[in-house]
Formats: sequence, structure tokens, C-alpha cells
Amino acid sequence: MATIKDIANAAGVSLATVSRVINNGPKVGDKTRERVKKIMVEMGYRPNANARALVTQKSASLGVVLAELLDPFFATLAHGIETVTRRHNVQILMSAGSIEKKTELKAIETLLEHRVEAMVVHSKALDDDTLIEFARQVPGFVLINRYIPEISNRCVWLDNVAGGRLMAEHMIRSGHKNIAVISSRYQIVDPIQRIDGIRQAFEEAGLSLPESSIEYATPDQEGGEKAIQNLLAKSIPFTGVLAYNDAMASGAMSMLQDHHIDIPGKVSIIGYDDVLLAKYCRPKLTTLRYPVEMMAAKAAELALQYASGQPPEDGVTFKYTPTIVKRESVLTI
Amino acid sequence: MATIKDIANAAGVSLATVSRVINNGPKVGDKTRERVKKIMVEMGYRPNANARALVTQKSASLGVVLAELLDPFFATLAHGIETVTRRHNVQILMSAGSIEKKTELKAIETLLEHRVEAMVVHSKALDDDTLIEFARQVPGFVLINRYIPEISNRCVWLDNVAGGRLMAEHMIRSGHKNIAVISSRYQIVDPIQRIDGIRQAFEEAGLSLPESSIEYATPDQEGGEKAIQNLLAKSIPFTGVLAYNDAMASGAMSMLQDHHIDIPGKVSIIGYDDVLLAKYCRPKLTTLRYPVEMMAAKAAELALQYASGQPPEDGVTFKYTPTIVKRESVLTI
DNA sequence: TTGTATGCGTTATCAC
DNA sequence: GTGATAACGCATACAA
Repeated sequence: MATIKDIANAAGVSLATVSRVINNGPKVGDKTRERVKKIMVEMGYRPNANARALVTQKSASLGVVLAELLDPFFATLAHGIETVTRRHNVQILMSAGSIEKKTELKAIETLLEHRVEAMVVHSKALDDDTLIEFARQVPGFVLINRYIPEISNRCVWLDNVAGGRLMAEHMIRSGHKNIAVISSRYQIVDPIQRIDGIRQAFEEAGLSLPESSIEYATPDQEGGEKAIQNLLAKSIPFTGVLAYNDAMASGAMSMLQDHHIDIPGKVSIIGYDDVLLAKYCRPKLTTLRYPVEMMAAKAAELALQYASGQPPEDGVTFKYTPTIVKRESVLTI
Repeated sequence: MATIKDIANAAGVSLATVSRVINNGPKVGDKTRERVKKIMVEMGYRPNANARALVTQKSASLGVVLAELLDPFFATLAHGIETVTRRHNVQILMSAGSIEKKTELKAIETLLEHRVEAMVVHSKALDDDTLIEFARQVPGFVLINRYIPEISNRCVWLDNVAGGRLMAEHMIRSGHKNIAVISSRYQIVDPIQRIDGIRQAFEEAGLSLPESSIEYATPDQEGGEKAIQNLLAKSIPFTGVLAYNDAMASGAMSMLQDHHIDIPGKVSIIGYDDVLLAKYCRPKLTTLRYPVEMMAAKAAELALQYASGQPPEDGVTFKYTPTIVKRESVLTI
């Protein structure tokens, strides 16, 4: 591949001049500039991003660490980031971390080796200290969907406790008393906080939430099916189900319908995330809107700001709150 | 950030020695090796991937160009690629190209500037010649979901004509005669080929497919809704619908159900892709299995092979064929 | 076994 | 306006 040197030779000028026309440098004669440009396209010149990154000490690229591309939730997240990197002419370096300590660490470190200047990280497996240390090292390090007090200005997160409360309150206000919960089996902070919120709402309503009414499974449709099966198997009586996310809710609905249990006639159900699925399953799913895309865009924006040395004013915080989206899966009794 | 030089100074050895221990080079004394290693972790040394790429002329990264991360189809594709890059310890550089000539071109060129050695490209907007030229320039250039005869050994693609035939044949064999088609409004090759296949099956069955029975819309759920609305508005009689993809099928089902038209009682429908959606909508969608993930993995594998100078034997080709997945959305009449 | 020197493709700082 | 030239961080051929 042609280098700047080849161009210089071909054009009969020096490296420096070529470099200037590439970067629209100021002091170049109009005719030399044209000539060099012409030769560049002729020879199919393409600047070498690696060399450039090496000398300028910046990479014009943003690293992304997320758990699992297959999950529509993460796909949405990635999309949110993509909208801003595109606007800023920044490349995305993507690493998947599958919610395992080792893999997440590896993902971040690889990105660091590439000297990305900004980084949006979705980490659930790594502990606070490790992440704080990374934040210290990398100016453009931003966490998404996680809150760590020590680096609160680097966190873009959702208030999951509020979310849990919200869904429980809606179910209770709709007249339900026997309410089951299907949650994620991954003992990360999200499901725990959501259940905390649910518990708060239950207590205020004078209800209790026994452990037997909570089923844990993988946070996908299959997990939703399994969780409902277990609930049915245990003969737990319930007219309401609070799901960890829309995928689980959809799996649960699917399974209930296979058992000819009408939704919302016999059982009401509330999801979480408001991914596309929620709108297109039958009955349409009542759920919590999780503004992932907006949050992801914010996180990318933020990472780029920090990287360029223009951090937002001190004391700002990036907490988002879910809202309820009422559709058809909850019956008022 | 600490460089190889810092380590050398701290350890009292030369650059070369440090470089050797980093790359597990052969001729290093055991105790110096240990000492250097220790210092490296102490100082938190991280090799600079840019510098390394510059000198070795290889980047250990694979570029990916796809249309739209939000689409579950592409998310699956990305996931397929990710499984193999992870195994090969290769970074993913991701660019979205949104089916526009300019954007797709830009995406590829940015990747090229980063000197990725391998590249999996999903391009629908660029013309054959442009892509052939790229393939000539980049050894590890592989196309996915597109077939160009001149570079057939760089194409991993699905036989869309066969797919179209297959879905039409199944619908016809189930006794349907009035069959409508909802297709993608993007005039890329895929929808055209699928309709070609459908036409072939129709002709063989002595049926015809008037243009009025085909509706074009965006290839998503919303498009599916609109397409069905138009069909209903035009009072086209149909008992069967062939959809461009599962998303459109799902939108169509949704809209039909809103009009209290029973599926498959009144209208049968067949999708395309077999994304998760198909399994979880109600009724479960009969559709064509599109082995995207497998194909994406193959494409990544292939790109890496070509890049490392070990191309598969000549004359091989990577055509995949869709198969039908019978579920609940088709009624035999 | 270890060290020295050179170059990868750029940008940037000087001179001219 | 233009041209040498020194970095950037690393790998490697060649010396020692």
C-alpha cells in the first residue's frame, strides 16, 4: 500500500509537504497542493491509522465492552453508541465480555492495548476497585448500567430500585395480591435491586414476598419458560407475574399460553426494558421503558468528552429512571 | 503509560531483551526473564497495539461492515463473527453502513486505514466493480450475503431464489391460491431474487402473481403493518402471505389480529430468517431458516484464512440454502 | 545470552 | 512555501 513517502517521490516534493496537504495544513502552494492530491488518488493512498495514532498519541476510536451482541438489549445499546461515534468520525472497537470476570477483564485490556481514547464499558462481573482503577488510568472511561459512588461522574445508569417499585406498584394497584417474580439467575446487582424495589412496594402495601414466589433462570425467553414451569410445578397461586425483562416475560407468556392460561384473563404480567418484542407479542406487553439507546448515546458522548479533556462540570450525575408503558398484559381486578 | 523502554531502564537491560520476553522469544536467561516480567506487571505495562501493527505490518483485527446493529438479523451476524474472532484472539472493528453507497464506502475505507488484515463486509449498496477492486487490494476481504461471480471464493451467501421457491411451494402445497407478497422496499438484490423464486413456483403451479398482490415497505415490523394495511385497503383477496422476513411477518400478523382476522384460520403467513421472534410470536411463525450465525462464522474464518495467506483450495464455494421450519402460521386447506 | 541499530508511516519542529 | 529530521513504541537482523 502506498505510503506518504511514495507520494512524495512521485510528486517530487518532500514528506512534509504531502503531510500538510493530507491534514489541510496551511502553508502549501495551490498548484503543489493540487498536484499532490491528484497523485494521492491515482496511487490510492490511504493514511495509516496506526502510524498516525502512534505519533499523535490519539486513536480516534472508542472501545465498547458489552455482554452479548445477540441480546436485543445490547444491540440497542450498541446502536446508541454508533449514532454518536458516526457523528464524531470515530471508529468502534468492540469486545464482548459475556458477564465473566476473566473475559471482561481481557476485553478491557485488549482495548487498552489499542490505546482507545474513550471507552464505554458494560461490566457486571468486575468489582468496583478494578473499575475505579481503570477509570483512573483512562480519562475517557465511562461505565454504562452501573453505578459506583467513587466515580459517579463516569456512570450512566438506571435506577433499578425505582423500576422494581414501579412495576410492583402498578401490579398491586391493579388489584393483584398473589404476585410471583421471575428473575435473572445471574447474581449481579440489577436483579437484586429490582427485587429490592419490589419488596419495598410490597411492604408498603402490607404484602409479603416469600422466596418461594421468586424463580431464578437465565434472563432470556427460555429462562422465562422454565421459571413459569417451576412456578406452576410448585403450585404457587399467582395472578400476577413481574418479569426481569421482556424476553423472560415473553417466554413466560408463551408457556402460559401453551397451558391454556389466558393472559391477562387469568394471569397478568409486566416486563422490563421495552424492547421491540414487547410491542409485538400478543397480548402486547405492559412493561417498563428502559431508555437504553438514549443512555448509550449519552455514555459515548461523555466518554468522548472526557477523552478530549473537556469533562462536564463537577457534581453532575447521569441517573435515568424507568417509566411504565401500559399495554395489554395487565388486567385490573 | 509505561513503554518497553521504561521497563528496560528499570530492569537494567536493553530494549531487545524486554521485547523478547514479551514475545516469549527464545534466547533469554531464566532469571532475567523473571525479573523483567515482574517489573512489567509492577509498572502495569501494556504493549502498544498501534506500534506493534506498524512494525509487524499486521493488526490482529478484523473489520466488520454491516447495515444496522438494531436489526436482530445483524446482531446474530455480528455474534457469529464474534465467536470466531474471540477464539483467534482478534479484535473486532465495527462500522455500520446503513445500506447507503456513501456510508458503506466510508465504512470500508476507515477499516482499511486501520489496516485490518481481514474484513467481513455486508454490502448491498456498492456495485460489483467497487467490491471486486477491494477484494483485489485486501487479501482478507470477504463478502457476506452477496454473490459476485468474479470473486465467488470470497462470497458467503444464501440462495435466495431457492428460498423464494421454497416458501411459495409450501404455501401452494397447503392449498392456497390467493397469495400476497409483502416485500422490502429497498431495491437490493435479495427481495428481487426471492420474488423471482416465488414467481417460478407460481408458474409451475399454474398460478400468476400480479404486481398488485405485492406490497413494498420497510423490512421491519412497522413495514409489515403498513404492507398489510395497503393490501386490505386495496381489497385484494388473499388467504396466504409470503413475507420478506420475520419482522415484516410479525408486523403483518399484529395488524391482521388487530383487524380480528384469525391466523392461520383466515390467513396463513410464512416468514423468512427464523430469528427468535418467529418462535415467540403467536401463533408461532412458519418460516425459512437462514443460518446467519453459521454463515457469519464461516465468513470470519475465511477472512482470517485468506489474510494469513492460507486460502482454501480453488474452486470452493460457500452457498447456503434455506430450509423450511414448519410451525403454526400456515393452515392446510 | 544480551545489546545495538534500523525502520515501520506519520506528525511536528525546526530551519531555509 | 518547502524541506530535512527527530520522535512515537516496538520488532528484529546483526553484533558482541
